[in-house]
Amino acid sequence: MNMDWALVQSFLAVAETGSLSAAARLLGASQPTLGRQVKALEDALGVELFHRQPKGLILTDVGAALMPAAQAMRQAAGQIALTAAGRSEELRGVVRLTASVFVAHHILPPVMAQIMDRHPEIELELVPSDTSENLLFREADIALRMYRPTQLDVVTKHLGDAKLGVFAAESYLARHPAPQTPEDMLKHRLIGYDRDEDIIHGFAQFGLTLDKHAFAIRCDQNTVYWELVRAGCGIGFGQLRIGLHDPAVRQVLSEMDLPVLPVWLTAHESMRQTPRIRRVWDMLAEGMAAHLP
Amino acid sequence: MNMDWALVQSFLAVAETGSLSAAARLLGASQPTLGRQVKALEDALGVELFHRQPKGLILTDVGAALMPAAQAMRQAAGQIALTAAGRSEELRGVVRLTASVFVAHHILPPVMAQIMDRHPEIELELVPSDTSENLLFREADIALRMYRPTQLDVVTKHLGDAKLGVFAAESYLARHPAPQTPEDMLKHRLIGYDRDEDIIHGFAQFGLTLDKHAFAIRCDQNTVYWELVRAGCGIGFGQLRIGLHDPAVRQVLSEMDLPVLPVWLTAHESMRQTPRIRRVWDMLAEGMAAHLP
DNA sequence: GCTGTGCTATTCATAAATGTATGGCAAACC
DNA sequence: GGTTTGCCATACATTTATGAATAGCACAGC
Repeated sequence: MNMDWALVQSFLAVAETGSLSAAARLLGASQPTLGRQVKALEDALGVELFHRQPKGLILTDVGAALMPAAQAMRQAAGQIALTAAGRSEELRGVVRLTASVFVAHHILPPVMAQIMDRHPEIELELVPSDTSENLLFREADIALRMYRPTQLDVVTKHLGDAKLGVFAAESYLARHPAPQTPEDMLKHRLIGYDRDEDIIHGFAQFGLTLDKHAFAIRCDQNTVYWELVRAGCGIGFGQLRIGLHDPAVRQVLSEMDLPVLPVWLTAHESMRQTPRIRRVWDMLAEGMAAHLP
Repeated sequence: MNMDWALVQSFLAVAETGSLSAAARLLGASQPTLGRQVKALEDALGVELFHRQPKGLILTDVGAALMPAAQAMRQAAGQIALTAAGRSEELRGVVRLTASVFVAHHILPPVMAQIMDRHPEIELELVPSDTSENLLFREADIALRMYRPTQLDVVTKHLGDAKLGVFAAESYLARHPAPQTPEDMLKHRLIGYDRDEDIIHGFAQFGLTLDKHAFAIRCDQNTVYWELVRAGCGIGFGQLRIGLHDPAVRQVLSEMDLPVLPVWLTAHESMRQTPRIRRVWDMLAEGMAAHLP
């Protein structure tokens, strides 16, 4: 009884996405192929795994009962990939790096260029993402994050803390006198976050209570948030280093004591000693040092 | 990173058999295919999994490091097959039965015929084997054994005990007076086992000490053992019911109190409620009842 | 030493798997 | 109601994987 394990891989993708088309996109195959593979597995096992509907496929009870074992196979497959990659002695190969969209946009490109210049044999993949990537499945090899990592089985390095600052565009300040105290800010158009409450908590530390409606404009996506500041929508917060290097904005309330953002590097422990990962890790640490005071 | 899981299946077969040819036979594929699949996995992972030699393939350190995870995948795949099969409502399908070579030869054929007559939609596979088959990987669905099962996660049924008897061929007894006491046997040609010590232990219970050199001829394979008895090589032991129905032999020392062989049916608990397994199980119990007093 | 056996590696023909294109259905949107 | 979008199912052409055959090597047995 030698069921083809690759069919389980397809089954799992369809079960989790709920459609042949989405699973095909995920696996880099085509929709008819996924349909055929699922059917082949159903034939091999002699059971119906999905109810087929116009909007996709729904797991049957039997299909659902197979999920834990299918997920266990994926876990083990991930372990194989990780173990092999961790034992590779080659400098040549892919390194996949994840960081927030903001960091990937504003900070990493020159660091990437440095790595590429020095190591053309390393293929870099940069994954801007504001959600965590799972290092076990090699969704990323190295994560650069502004919070302390929580995933198990990882090695971490605290690179330092990024300072924040209050900024407004020169175009905005040409029409509004710069605020001189934290309270002054309340008379200005504030740029804030929608669901994220970090700024609200920051004001609370200065004895100022406000809710998100105090913000004249709100955006949780950090790169767009910074463009709103640069465009003169109002007063906003950003990384000190970036703001000081941006000719479109000026820091205000520079003596205001703001929280800092910790900067951490993370890699799966199996991978940490892989030569190319180690090289990229070291150069990231070096490149970020220039960015952190 | 979507490594093809089927390649791991091939890797595992090659690692455990030590050769492409043997793995190909095991998986029902061809040797060049296995060679290519192993190479494809090596290319995908970027590591060398085997040292290739004229006599086969030897795992590298990296290859060996992947074994636990590969075995975990097989365990999970087995669970999938088992869970699906256990949920199948079809009476139609394969049922795989294992029993010792002796039982498969002398006892089961008429029972098989009965099952086939009554259930032509069930495909029977009979696996004569003196070693245990693993029910988890569906090497067998039902085991009929003359010892109490030890595998976990199985359901068992004790069908009864098979009595033993002492027998000699009519052709042998035509030339040698039948023994009247257990001690008389020592003056006869005894047919015994080579490595198996059951008969030696049986004699010890009658206060008679002997070793395997007391046997004029020794054979551990039970069907051949019985043919030696039938051919007149000497005095031997066998199942009472079979001996009494065999015109070529006669029971001697019928009042001798011999051990019995317990007869057990075993199936994996996941499979036990599958309709066709349940049917075959019931008919086996019924068919064996006619054989056990 | 020769033959037979068992192994891996390679080539070529064949079979199987896959992708592209299309049709039909259902739901959402204008 | 008509159009668009997204889905699965199917047919046909293309690509990929596989098996049969062969060569070369190492080892064991006669």
